[in-house]
Order: sequence, then C-alpha cells, then structure tokens
Amino acid sequence: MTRRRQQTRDRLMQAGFEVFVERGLSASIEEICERAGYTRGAFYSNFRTTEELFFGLYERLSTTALARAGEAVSDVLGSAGRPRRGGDVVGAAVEAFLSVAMSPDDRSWWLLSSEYALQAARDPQFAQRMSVLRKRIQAELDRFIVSALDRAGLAARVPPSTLSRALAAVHAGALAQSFEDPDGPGYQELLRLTVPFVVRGLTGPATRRTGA
Amino acid sequence: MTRRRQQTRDRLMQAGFEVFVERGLSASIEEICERAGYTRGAFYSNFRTTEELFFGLYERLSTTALARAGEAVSDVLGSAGRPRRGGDVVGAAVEAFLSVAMSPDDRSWWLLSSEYALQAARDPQFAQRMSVLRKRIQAELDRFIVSALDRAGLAARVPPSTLSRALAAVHAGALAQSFEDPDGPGYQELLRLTVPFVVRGLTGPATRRTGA
DNA sequence: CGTATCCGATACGGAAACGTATCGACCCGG
DNA sequence: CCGGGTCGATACGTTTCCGTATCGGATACG
Repeated sequence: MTRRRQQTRDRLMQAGFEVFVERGLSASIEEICERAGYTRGAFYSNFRTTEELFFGLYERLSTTALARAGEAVSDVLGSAGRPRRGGDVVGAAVEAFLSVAMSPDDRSWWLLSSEYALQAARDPQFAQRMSVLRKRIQAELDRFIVSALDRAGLAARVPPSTLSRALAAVHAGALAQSFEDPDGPGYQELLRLTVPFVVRGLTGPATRRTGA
Repeated sequence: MTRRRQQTRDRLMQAGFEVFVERGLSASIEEICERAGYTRGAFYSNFRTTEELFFGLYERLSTTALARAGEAVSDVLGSAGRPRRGGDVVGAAVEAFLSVAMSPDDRSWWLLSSEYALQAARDPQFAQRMSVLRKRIQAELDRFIVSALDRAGLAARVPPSTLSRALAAVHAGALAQSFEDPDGPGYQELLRLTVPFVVRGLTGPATRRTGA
C-alpha cells in the first residue's frame, strides 16, 4: 500500500531472485533479508514463507513474459496480411520464435524455471497456482504461433497449441542441454539443428485445407 | 567390504533415492536415515555429506544407464549388416532411440536429473565429477547412434555426436514438458512430433558422401 | 567357541534457522 | 506540525540439524 512497503517488497523480491538463483529454493529467509539489507522482521511482515516469495517471483516473471509475448504478437500481426512464399520462411519464423523465447544466455531464468518445475512436481498446490499463470502465457504463445504462421504463409498440420508445445519442448531441451553440457553444441546451434525441421514437418502451405 | 556394510550402504542409497525424489537435495541426513531404518551414526560411517550420497547415486544410475545403452548397441549391431531402404526406417530408429532413452514414465528419474543439473550448475566441482561419467554415457550414446544409422542405411549430415546431442536435447525437453504441463501432449506424442523430423533433417542416404 | 575388529547406535554440545511478541521509528493525513 | 497507524527492527524461546566422540554389539575368523 504505502510507498515504503512497496519498496521493501520489491527489494526483498529482487534479493530473493538472486539468492534463489545462487542457492536454490532451500535458501533461508535470513539470506534473503541480508541480501536485501533488511532483517527478518521485514520479511515476515511481507511474506509468510520463502515459497510465497518464490511464487510471487513467478507471478512477476510470467507477467513480464506475457507482456513480451503480447508485443511480439502485435509486431508480427502488424506486418502481416499477405503471406510471402519465397525466401527462408521457416528460418524467419525460427528467428521470430527466438525473439519470444527466453533470452538464450539467461542462465538465471533456466535455473529458476527448473526450480519452479521441481517445486510444482512435488507440491500439487503450487502446481495448481502456477498452472493458472502458465495457461495465460501458453495462450499468448499460441496466438503468436498462429499469427506467425499466417504471416509466413504456412498452415499447421496439428493444432497450433500442439505445435507451440512441441516447439517449447525443443526450446527447453536445447536451453537445458546448453547449460548441462558446455562442451557440446550451444543453444543457438541446437535450435538451428532442430526447430526448422520440426516446423517444416508440422506445417504445410496455407492454401491446403487442414481437413483430413 | 563386509556384507553388513554393503547392505547398509545399499539401503542408505535406496532411501536417499526416495527421499531426494520426494524432498529434493535439501533433504536432511536424518530423513534419509529414518527412511532407511538406521540412525545418523550409520550415515556418517558411510558418507561424509548428503551430496556425497547424492553423487554416489548418480554413479550408480549412470552405470546402469551405460549398461543398458551398451546392450542396445549390441542389439542393433547384431542385426545390422545390410542396410534396408524400404519401410519406415526413421520410425524404427526412433523406437530404437526410445529404447535407450530413459523410461518415459520415470518421473523419479526426471526429478533427480533436474536436481543433478541444478547442482552441477551451481557447484563447479560437482559438475566436473559428473562430467566424467557423462562423457562415458555420451560416448556410448554416440556409438548407438552410429550403429543405428548404419543399420538404417542413413548417414548423418552432422557429426554423430552432434546428432546425438540434438536428439538428447529434444528427448529431455519432451520429458520435462510432459511433466510440467500434464494437460498438454504427452511424452510419446511430443517425441513423435519432433524426433522423426529432426532425424530426417539431419541425415541422408548412406551412399552419398558427406563431404560438402 | 572365543576373540579381535568393524560398524552402527547413543549421547553431547553447538550452530543455524524458525516463528512470535514487542518496541520504536517512520509515514501519511489532518 | 502533530498524532495515529503502519512497518520493520530487536529480542526471545524453540526446533531442527549438524558433527564428533564414545560405547556396545554384531561379525568374521581361527
């Protein structure tokens, strides 16, 4: 409510972000407070548990992701209209997809999203709360896929949501492996080795009707 | 050394496996001992820290995975020889790949491998110790890919190791997403939507020489 | 069957983190 | 400028977990 409170909340969340990245979800309340420059009193006045702060962070992150995806959609829609057949349509689509996807060098995001996945897998309540936000992003991503395909003159051979999940899975796998195996191919290369083929495999010319 | 000691080690590791799956790496020594039916004395007599047990589990798991991969290789090599062109060569290769990959419904493995990845990302020493074992599995997987391609009459357009990493990434992404988003397409479907296209995209007929 | 050794149980001290209850300072409105 | 309410700091007791040192019993072996 008050300005001061909002500021301490923000600082605690920022500190939580950093500490969670460094230490994982097992970070202690004291660590977070120390990082933020507060004492535990401030924490308990704003959050009940570390998990609560952790989930708050997810809300914040997913909100910004949603906004970014929304922008990407309008960008694509803005310059859409007439499909263009020539050129590396799929390559352009991949680039577009990358622009929506999380920044490839964002190690922090990968670490945290792994933590979120683990937490959700272990705590059904957490999973349910997360799923609400997930669905919103998922829907926005689907919209992006649809408009991007339209712009590229392509039609999906599977439901757009299925296509977007498949691409998201490939993206996540590439991101994970690029960190887990630093000697192997990097994130960019992995995507170049996979995404175009998946897109080509799951789409066809727009004129053809999807029926059957 | 003695039989009793080996048994308590085994039981502690099994308990550790279960507790790590349920609680994550932040599990306490006491939890593990309680689960195993021992007291902390037994633990300290066999391990120094929970991380040590955790890493020991990785050694054990990677060993069995290595053995399984080795079997798969000999299976494929055994019935190889003459490449067969007809039929769904790629589909068969995918099935073969799946037989090497981790069991799709093995939630425990996914949880633990995520924990391993996180731990390695945060602790360079842990990462280095893991990388030794990883490389062994990686090499076996590469051998599998090579022999499977040979058997299918296909030649990789990229280094086999690169191909295997790409497939591993897709596999990992599909596995993760199937757990993170239970409403979406499942593991099997995600792989069917992606792996064949990636394989086709990165391989060609064996007769053609790879040289540019 | 007896004995030396190994190994897991027990006991102890201490550190770290938790949650609460209370106090003092700051902030905002009148 | 001042008063009431909010908010974060402080202090306290409790719990949990840790690591070690020691003890008692099981085990392997002659």
